[in-house]
Amino acid sequence: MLTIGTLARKTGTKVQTIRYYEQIGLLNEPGRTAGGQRRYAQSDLDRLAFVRHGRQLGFSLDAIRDLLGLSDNPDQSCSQADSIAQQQLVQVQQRILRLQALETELQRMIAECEGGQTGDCRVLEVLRDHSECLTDHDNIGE
Amino acid sequence: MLTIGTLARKTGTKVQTIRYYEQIGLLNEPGRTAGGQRRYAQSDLDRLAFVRHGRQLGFSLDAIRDLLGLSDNPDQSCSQADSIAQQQLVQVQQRILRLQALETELQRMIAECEGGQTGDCRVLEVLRDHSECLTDHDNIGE
DNA sequence: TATAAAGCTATATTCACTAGAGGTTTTTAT
DNA sequence: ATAAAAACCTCTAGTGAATATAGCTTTATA
Repeated sequence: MLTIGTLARKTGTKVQTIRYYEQIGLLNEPGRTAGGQRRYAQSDLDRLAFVRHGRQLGFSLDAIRDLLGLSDNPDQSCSQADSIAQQQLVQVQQRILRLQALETELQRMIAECEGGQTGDCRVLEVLRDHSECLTDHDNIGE
Repeated sequence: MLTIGTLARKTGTKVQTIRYYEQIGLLNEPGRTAGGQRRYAQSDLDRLAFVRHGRQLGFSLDAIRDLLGLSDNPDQSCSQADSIAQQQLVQVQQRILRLQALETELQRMIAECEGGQTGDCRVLEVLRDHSECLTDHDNIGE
């Protein structure tokens, strides 16, 4: 029987986070001691490890909830789990593209900044210059 | 004099978001009509555009608050703005690296999944397999 | 047996918005 | 001038995924 602290240590999770997962129904309510403290079995550790691994892969708690359900039903098709992972992959790839575009603009901004007065600061200038960005939203009739 | 809706349209911001920015002190309180509606000047539009552009570049509202302050003090050195942008760049680059590692693992996971029963599903197996991940946090004495 | 460490509940906070209820003002059309 | 529609107002609550705090109780160790 494992205490919540041991579970936390073994999975790299904060104690409060484990209680939070229980609260939102992601983990089963464990048994309690006479004094009311939680005591976990190995299966609880496995389940928490599954959740944490999913989080490390960027899955939302909702997606993890689905994956847990699939994992509990070994007779169902694998294709649902696959499709959840596919969606996650697409999202990750989109995020990478956006961040790379952002990286480029930040680099350009910083490269052009020569450490002078803020009056000439390229960083601030880029932020101030809305000549392009405003017209993205409204270029009709004004 | 611009209404809040016009400001929203011109900057691609939701009306509520503009009111939220005012509430947290990022935008100045604008003038009001006799009936109590907000009316903005061009300078308010410029400031909001600055904020939105900063958000597009991934700056936190706190960072933007600092940048706005620097922008208002043209006598200060540019180096502070530069350093905020540098920090942002580092963060973005770190996020890209993490996401790329994640992308690789997801791709491997999906590639090995052949759409069979969930009992053999590689996606679920990877999530279940904590042989590596547990030892990341606790490999001493248990 | 005393004390320290770990646990407990309950509530609030974070970030950056977003949504909704229920009402008022302004604009537009007739 | 008036009716209707569009836009505005405040206030409150919710999102995701935790994290933090206060004040208390239980368990483990010396």
